[in-house]
Amino acid sequence: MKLITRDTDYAIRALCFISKRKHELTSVAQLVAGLKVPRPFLRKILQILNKKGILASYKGKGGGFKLAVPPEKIHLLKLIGIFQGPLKINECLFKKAPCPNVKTCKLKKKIDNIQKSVISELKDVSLASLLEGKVK
Amino acid sequence: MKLITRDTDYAIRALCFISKRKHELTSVAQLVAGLKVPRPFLRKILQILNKKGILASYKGKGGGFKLAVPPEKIHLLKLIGIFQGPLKINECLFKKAPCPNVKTCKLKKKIDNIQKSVISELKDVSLASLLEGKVK
DNA sequence: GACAAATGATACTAATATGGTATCATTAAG
DNA sequence: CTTAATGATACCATATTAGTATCATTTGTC
Repeated sequence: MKLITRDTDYAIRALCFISKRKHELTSVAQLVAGLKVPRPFLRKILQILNKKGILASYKGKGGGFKLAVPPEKIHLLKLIGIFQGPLKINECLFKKAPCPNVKTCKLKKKIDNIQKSVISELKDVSLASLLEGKVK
Repeated sequence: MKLITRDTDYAIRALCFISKRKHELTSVAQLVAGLKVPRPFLRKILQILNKKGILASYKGKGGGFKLAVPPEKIHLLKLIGIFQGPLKINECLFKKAPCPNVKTCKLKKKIDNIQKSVISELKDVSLASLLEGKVK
């Protein structure tokens, strides 16, 4: 089970890298050199982040990317949502109760609880907190 | 993200069904009729549960399955382990830190925390608790 | 013993998700 | 006008998940 897929992971790394360069533009070439991530895949990811308003892009010679919003406002949960869809732990498996005689499916309830606790743990993880080490 | 895959789900349902019939044998035909799950897939799942010592099987005419251990001793975490491998939430994505200058990867630490809390929530979910509704 | 009804074993196939490539278009600096 | 950058998009490869098919073995019943 993957809480975070590779594209989300690469996105996080790229954003960290870009963030550390502050308001300087960062090109794909620089990211590839720094992160050792496949270039075309990374390009796709950056384009998505751009479309979603997390990165701002500048075309043409000397172009590149920079953060479109401050790192405090970039939340992990949001990134997961972008690349993996909204975090759901029970992918529609339990439309019907596992044990037909139990009116409300106990298992679904349990899994919903788990999902809530996962989300609450993730909720306050921002790019800034990852960079500054503010993780309990 | 799926915390529970379909085979685990079917296994849970089948075990509930079998458990409710106490010490009577339950055949695949009865399970298929009761659960509306694809028969060959279910057979495969039952055979695995048998090999893992959770079900006892009886071949030949009039044969079928019954629990090999009491429902209190069948834990969800075990079933997940059987069908999906040991529960891991961060599939080796973070061998290297996402942000090279942070010595110990903060994100990995966070995800490890989440994994611990998921496991602790799952730890006390047994087949018996699902049947009896003992879920907080 | 023959037959029927059950599981055991195992190989195969289909569908989906994930991870990644390739290519051409567009933009802008020099 | 050339070059270096991103934008858009279609495609491909691999792994995982879900499910099927087939034959072998066991056992109760006539």
